[in-house]
Amino acid sequence: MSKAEKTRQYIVEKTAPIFNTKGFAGTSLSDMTQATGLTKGSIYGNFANKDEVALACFDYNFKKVVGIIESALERESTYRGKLLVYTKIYDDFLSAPFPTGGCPVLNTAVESDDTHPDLRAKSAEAIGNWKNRISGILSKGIEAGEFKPGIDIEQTALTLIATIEGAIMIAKSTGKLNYRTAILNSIENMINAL
Amino acid sequence: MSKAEKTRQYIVEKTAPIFNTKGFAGTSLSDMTQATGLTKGSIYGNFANKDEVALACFDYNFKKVVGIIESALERESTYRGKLLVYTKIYDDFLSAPFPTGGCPVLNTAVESDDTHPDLRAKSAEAIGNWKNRISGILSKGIEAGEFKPGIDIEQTALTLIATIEGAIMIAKSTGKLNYRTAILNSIENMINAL
DNA sequence: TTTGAAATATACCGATCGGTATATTAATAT
DNA sequence: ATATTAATATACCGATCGGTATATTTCAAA
Repeated sequence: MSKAEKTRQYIVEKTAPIFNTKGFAGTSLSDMTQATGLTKGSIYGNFANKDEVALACFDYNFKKVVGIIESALERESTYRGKLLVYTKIYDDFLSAPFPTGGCPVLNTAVESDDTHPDLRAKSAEAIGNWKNRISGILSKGIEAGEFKPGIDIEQTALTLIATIEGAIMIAKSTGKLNYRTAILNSIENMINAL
Repeated sequence: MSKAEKTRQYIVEKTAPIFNTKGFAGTSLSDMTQATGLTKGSIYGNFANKDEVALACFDYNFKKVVGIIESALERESTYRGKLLVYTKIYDDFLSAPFPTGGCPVLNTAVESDDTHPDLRAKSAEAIGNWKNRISGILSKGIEAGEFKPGIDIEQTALTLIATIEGAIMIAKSTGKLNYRTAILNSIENMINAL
């Protein structure tokens, strides 16, 4: 890894939490220089513009979430157990090494949908990947006889994601953790009924 | 209504769609002067600052949503029908007189949670009101014998809201309307199982 | 019709915005 | 050790930011 690559990585690590809390429009170059201790010249020697940093930061934040989920999925032997991982992880995403600012998919999707095509594409792709990951677990679970065969796989996957993200939104806005617990409890019931 | 009150109203009407699409940080004073045709002096003669306009705009946008929902609720005679109103309305919130930019609760909650306490409080209050409205329908529905008595009212209300908002987020980010339809279909199933 | 107040526009403020050309420093290969 | 290149810092750009003091216009009451 060259010096420049290290610096790129360093910039992303330091600014990713800022983009994830303040959003793209809310994050300024001076936020970035302050967080990194670098100058604008240095940052713009490694990135073309603010957009490019933000895109790299989304990848970084999303990868972090995926990493947490994947390692938890590996620990589960049953497909039902794997599905329940999602509720467990989001149930205490304060404590875990979760990206500062909450779920980057939610944050980025909501800010970018009408304003930033490149970021929107990134979040849309993330949602698609997530959906496919859950769909895979569902279809394998049906094959294995864990779930009922009549399930609409894609619909179930999308509903799980929607409810989880909605739970995060509600909990972060109201500050009521028991709201999140309640919703995640509903999701658990839904998974157990599959 | 005095001249100033009319102007206040006019400013809110013209800028509310902008705040709801670009967000608070993404909306500039020049966006506001451009949309209204008024000058900064005129706007700041009626509002103390940008924050005050944004707060008034949230109220305006939220009231718009509430108005649509309430008038649809009145048309339903059964409590189950009333619950299904929520899925119906959000199923075509493109066509309806829905606020430009999508659901203001979602947009505002996600942007403001870590950045703008006053806006966060507004969105949190809106979520609370919404939850109570659904809870009321649920408890009356139980009383009337439409729903099973064992239901966890608050949990169900919160889950409905979370899933609807998640559906909007997913649909707006991916651009796939069938995703929204699929999720709303799940919600309908959930309501019909109550 | 005149007058005072209310509402709006003009013209400006310092600060910060995102971005860049150029100078300087640090690392690398010879 | 030196030359070359890569990486970072300095100093600056015009534009726009949110905001305001003051002038002008519009309105309503006498």
